[in-house]
Amino acid sequence: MNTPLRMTKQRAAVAEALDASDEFRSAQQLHELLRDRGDAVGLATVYRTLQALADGGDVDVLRTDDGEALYRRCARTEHHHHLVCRSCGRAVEIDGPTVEAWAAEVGASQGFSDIDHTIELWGTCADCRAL
Amino acid sequence: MNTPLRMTKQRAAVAEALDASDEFRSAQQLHELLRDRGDAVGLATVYRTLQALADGGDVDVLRTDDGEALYRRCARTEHHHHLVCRSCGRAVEIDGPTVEAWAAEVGASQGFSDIDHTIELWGTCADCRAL
DNA sequence: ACGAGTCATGAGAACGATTCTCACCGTAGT
DNA sequence: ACTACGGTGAGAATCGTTCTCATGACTCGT
Repeated sequence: MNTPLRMTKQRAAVAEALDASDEFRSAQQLHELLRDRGDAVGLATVYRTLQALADGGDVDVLRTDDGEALYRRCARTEHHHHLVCRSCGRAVEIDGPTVEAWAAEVGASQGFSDIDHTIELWGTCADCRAL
Repeated sequence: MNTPLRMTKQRAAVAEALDASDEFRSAQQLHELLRDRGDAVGLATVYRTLQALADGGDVDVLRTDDGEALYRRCARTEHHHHLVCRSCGRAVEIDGPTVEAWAAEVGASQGFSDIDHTIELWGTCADCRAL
């Protein structure tokens, strides 16, 4: 009985917009996208919904170099990383068992606990390179 | 003959404050630190200096989960990663040849170019755990 | 040492992303 | 339907960071 979480038109719209794209999108992009599409949703609501989804582990969040948050609904809910296109946001889900082990090991060997890691790969996808 | 870059009192103070700590610090923290220490430096100057140092590869920059930028002068200038304490900012420099290779390989295999990676480990250091 | 031209500084305004406030609306359960 | 309570949106408020611009500090040629 944590947070009830009602299903509203707005939340559905945000979730749908998220599902519709394979790319990482910022809250503002999603907001515009919804507005253009006709399903206007308040910016604050977009943020709230994204935060709720992120807290529930239903969307993945990452930050660009300049600190903006990007969201994406991923196929798998298990832990994984991404290879993201710097220009279009397209992402490929990746997992690196080796890396996971390495991270945990390094952390422990330095006396740190509650080890967590941030591993994202950035690049330019084939389509964007063609431009 | 790129940017002249004059050595001023302020820039020296920022560099010194940076050298004085082994931990990752935010621009605001450094600004306060300098103020308390008596070497008052404008916040804008702190930001400008940090940016210049970062551009020159003289300091490492990373972002917290909430998007704030943290700076640290590292012992080595070659590419490396960090194991950072979530609560005090203390950092241990790390390199993972395996990981580097893995990242490049994965990127290429997906048809992405100009691959770059973000790999940081977060944890709680022994001292902070004791609190 | 003098002056001109240039880069640096700092206070405060401006910004962009995100969060908060609060009065009003919609959903879910009975 | 009725009610109780979460949800919503417009706009204000925050926060980190960058920009503006008038003033100050270097440097170099003379």
